[in-house]
Amino acid sequence: MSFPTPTRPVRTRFAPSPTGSLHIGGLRTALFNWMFARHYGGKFLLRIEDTDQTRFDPNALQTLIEAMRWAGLTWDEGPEVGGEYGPYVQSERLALYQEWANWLVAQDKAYPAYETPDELKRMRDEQTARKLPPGYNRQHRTLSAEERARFESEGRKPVIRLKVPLEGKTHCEDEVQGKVSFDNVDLQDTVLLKADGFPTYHLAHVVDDYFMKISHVMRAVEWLPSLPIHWLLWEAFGWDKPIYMHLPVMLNPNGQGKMSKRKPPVDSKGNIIPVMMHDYMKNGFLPEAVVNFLANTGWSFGDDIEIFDIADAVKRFDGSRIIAASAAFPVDKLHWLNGEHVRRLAPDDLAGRLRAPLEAAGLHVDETVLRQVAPLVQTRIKTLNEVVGMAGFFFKAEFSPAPVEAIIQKKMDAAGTAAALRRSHEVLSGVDDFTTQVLHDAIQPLTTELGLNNSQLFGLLRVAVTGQTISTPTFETMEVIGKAETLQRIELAISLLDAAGVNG
RNA sequence: GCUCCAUUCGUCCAGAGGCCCAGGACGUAGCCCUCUCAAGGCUAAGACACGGGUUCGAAUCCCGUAUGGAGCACCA
Repeated sequence: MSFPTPTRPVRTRFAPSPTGSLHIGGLRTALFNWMFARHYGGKFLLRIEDTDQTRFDPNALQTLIEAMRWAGLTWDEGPEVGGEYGPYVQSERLALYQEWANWLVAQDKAYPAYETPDELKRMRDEQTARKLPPGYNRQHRTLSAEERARFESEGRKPVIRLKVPLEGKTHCEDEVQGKVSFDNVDLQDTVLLKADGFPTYHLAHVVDDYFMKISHVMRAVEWLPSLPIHWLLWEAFGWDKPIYMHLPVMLNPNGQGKMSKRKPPVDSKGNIIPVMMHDYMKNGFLPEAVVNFLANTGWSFGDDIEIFDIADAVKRFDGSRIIAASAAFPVDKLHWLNGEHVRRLAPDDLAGRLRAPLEAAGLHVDETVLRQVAPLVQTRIKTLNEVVGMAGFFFKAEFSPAPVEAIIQKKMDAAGTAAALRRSHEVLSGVDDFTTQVLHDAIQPLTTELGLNNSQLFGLLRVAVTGQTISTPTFETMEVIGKAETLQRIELAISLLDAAGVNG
């Protein structure tokens, strides 16, 4: 399916409401808009939809900006960067919405309604009790001038509602979903301007998209049911519509319901899957992996290629091949992709990214050691944070030995293990060039002498030296920690084994 | 309940009437490699929801059914 070539300058926007950190689904919406604008050499804007005073969160904007920047989604117009169509925060544009709401009333396309929220709730309760579809009964649509005056004199503040046609159909176009039609009878006289003078989303986004010259609106499919209202609004204003593209939702990994932070999804092992971007950021995911992953659900790169650079994706992201069906969140693939991107990093780059999780775990990170360790963990971690468990011991101020049972390998006992460590100690003491290959060649011959296999000998040395049963490779590790420390740890292990032998 | 949308392996994606007894990836299983854990290599199991059309021919077009999802606020 080919996508219609844009006939005007491409301008897309991401328009979140600042109510907390960014939802991962929100980032996907932002990413699609961003890629689309970049593909066509257009502009990508960030607009803040803060028209709900009851949900105001002063920190949310900063949090949101952090997540966007982390993911590399730079905007050409919006908060902190400005632009010629600002302000880009809706609460700073109230006069505009009021002006156009009043214009609609003057044109008889909208009308004031004076019910209180309580009255409306009662109306709905009654309707549901009588098994009728809930909705506004339009009783103020035809108010006379004196009825209005009476309500006003009671001190009631009206909302402004759209005057939806009572019959006929509204046919809408969507570049992802195709043609969608709605019977006007099923539509509501939706509120455009609230009693507090703030616009609802419906009014605000149409006005803003018009004045900000938005060419393509990509948003979550949650909005599809209100598309006819928006369509009618554009027509009431007599403005040219942008092209709408409704993106599928990301469902829980089990496919049941959309991802929500209030009901956190769990993976097959019962672990909670984060929904908010800040959790991904602090859990050791790479931005390039997250962005790759997000571009890969709801859209695909093509040519059976799954691992790609976002710049290459931009070249292909022309608006076609966006999936219309909602999809379960493929978490396992995210982990795999993160591992793939970790492996693609230059070792020093990886080292730099490993510092934060290590320090967050309370470790003191030496730069030289870090650079030596990075290549050793590169194929062994999927998320950055896993470095702590795998190689945290390199940075511990004090060595904590493993329990003796862990040092003793399969089919061995304490005495035999201690003997093997003594011989190894002897041999290692004579090695001056403490490097991986030399160490390996010095120790390897001991297997025949001691009647052990590589797994047993190298294994007991590993546990003695690292204090862990799962670790970076034995000889590489010895090289990094150095001769003195290696010998000292072996001595410690021997004494622990001896003590255990005496007591046991 | 009503409205709208969707429906290819467990999951994410290929597939725009013959190239498909359906391809890739994740995951799963087995083997190889191997000092642990990984990584890597090889192999395997695994899907066109169902029923009607249209057509010489349908995963692909149309209509129903079923299932899933989204929405039905002075929230976005």
